[in-house]
Amino acid sequence: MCILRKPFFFGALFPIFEFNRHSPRDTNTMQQELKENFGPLFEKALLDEILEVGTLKHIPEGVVLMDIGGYVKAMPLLISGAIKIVREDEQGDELLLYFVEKGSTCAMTLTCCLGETKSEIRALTETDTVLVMIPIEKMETWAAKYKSWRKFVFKSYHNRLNEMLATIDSIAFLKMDERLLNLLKEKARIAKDQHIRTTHQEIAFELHTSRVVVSRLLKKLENLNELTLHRNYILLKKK
Amino acid sequence: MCILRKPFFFGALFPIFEFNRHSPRDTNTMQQELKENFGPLFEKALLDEILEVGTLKHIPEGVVLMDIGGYVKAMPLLISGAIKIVREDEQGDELLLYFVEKGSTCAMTLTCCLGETKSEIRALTETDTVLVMIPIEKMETWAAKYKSWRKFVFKSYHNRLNEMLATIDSIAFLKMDERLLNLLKEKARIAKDQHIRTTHQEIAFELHTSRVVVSRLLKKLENLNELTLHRNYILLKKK
DNA sequence: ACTGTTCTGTAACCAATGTTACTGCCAGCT
DNA sequence: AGCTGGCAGTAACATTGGTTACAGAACAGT
Repeated sequence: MCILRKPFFFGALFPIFEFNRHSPRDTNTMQQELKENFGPLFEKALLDEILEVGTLKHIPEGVVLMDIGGYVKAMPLLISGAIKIVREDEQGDELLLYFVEKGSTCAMTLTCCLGETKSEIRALTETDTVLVMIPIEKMETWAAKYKSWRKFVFKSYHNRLNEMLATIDSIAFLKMDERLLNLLKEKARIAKDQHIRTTHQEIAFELHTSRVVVSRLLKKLENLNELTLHRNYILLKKK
Repeated sequence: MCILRKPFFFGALFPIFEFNRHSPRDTNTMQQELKENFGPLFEKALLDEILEVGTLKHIPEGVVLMDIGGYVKAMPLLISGAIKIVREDEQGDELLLYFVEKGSTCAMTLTCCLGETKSEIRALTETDTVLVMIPIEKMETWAAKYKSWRKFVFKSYHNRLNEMLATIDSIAFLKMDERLLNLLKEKARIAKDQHIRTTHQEIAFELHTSRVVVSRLLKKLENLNELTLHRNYILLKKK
């Protein structure tokens, strides 16, 4: 597969891993957002600490937050939007692993934080995203100090493992047309929009197949009245 | 696929999840084994606690320790042997996920312990196995109390995630003949024996393919001088 | 309107894998 | 020896998915 990927916006363009002092306006927003998404999960003291050390970031769609081989210096808590987690092999072949959504975090990042190991995956924003970055030193401190934090971290791992399982099920047990339809449904759900703005090539990368195959199967799904095809977007029918 | 699996020995036959008081002989053995395998990892106080509440179990090959839909009441620490972790879909189609080896534990069990959720996978002994069972209540207690325990648990999750990644890589990026050869090498390594005692059907289940395909590819590998085929076992050549 | 680019549709073909069916072989048993 | 059940080998065929090649449609910029 020698088709070149369209260029990513790399994290370097958006200094998301730097910890600048945030403005009072941001602090207020963050307080509210955090309460909404993580309030029921964390105890008051922990929320305060997060406010203390966390940095609020707004990141547009398509930005690479973490790349394969990179080291991780901060941990994201998702307020809104979604992050796409992608695996790549030596030949540059790609495969979508799963999406991380709000109220959650990336367990891969967790392990990287603890092990100080290199990332095995690429993380990039699927939609516009708001998140709070936490310096990784806090990971272990909070794990000792707060039961709710431990619960959260364990739960994140649990979710990630389950999503990996779902991915394996999908690759191992489903045919390409089923995988394709599932992906489209997932994308529509995440973006809260039945119009899926993407190209066939883009989908082919995510499913690790070829553009021709995707076009072929999409046409079949259109004939089965599951969707309608357009240039640069697909309209998924509600069922 | 309507071929019936050969019957498993179910856990019920071996009451591994019950905590009977162990004999002094077992306690001594356990002390030694634990020190050898987990000594460098855990602090003294934790090792003592493990000795206090853990139960040593010897389990023969082919026993189901945990099945899909079952609840988990104890957590295993592997002293020797190997556990095979298997996924199954609604149609009863199987797929080998990975092996758990000594000095390790099953992260799936971990999540089940914490979440009190049902198991999503089946765990069964690949070889004769010795392990120490820990009541799950200790999980959270120790996570708060011992840094080394937290490290161990996080590391287990990390390993499991990486093994799931490796599995995904294998299914997504490799062809069946490569997957087959990798599986055989893995089996030889785990059993420390180049003689792999299994049937083609058994392998077919693990790779989620058909017996005919396995036979075909094994024949190809034999012609490529990677192995020799025999009834009920395969001799893998050292390379 | 003209041009180059990107995206999509489609045909023809190929390779890998899955399926069905049948055969012979080996081991254990009587 | 003869029978039986499980295992392995193989042919023939079907299906799925991957590859190559090409054409037309949509779009952006000039």
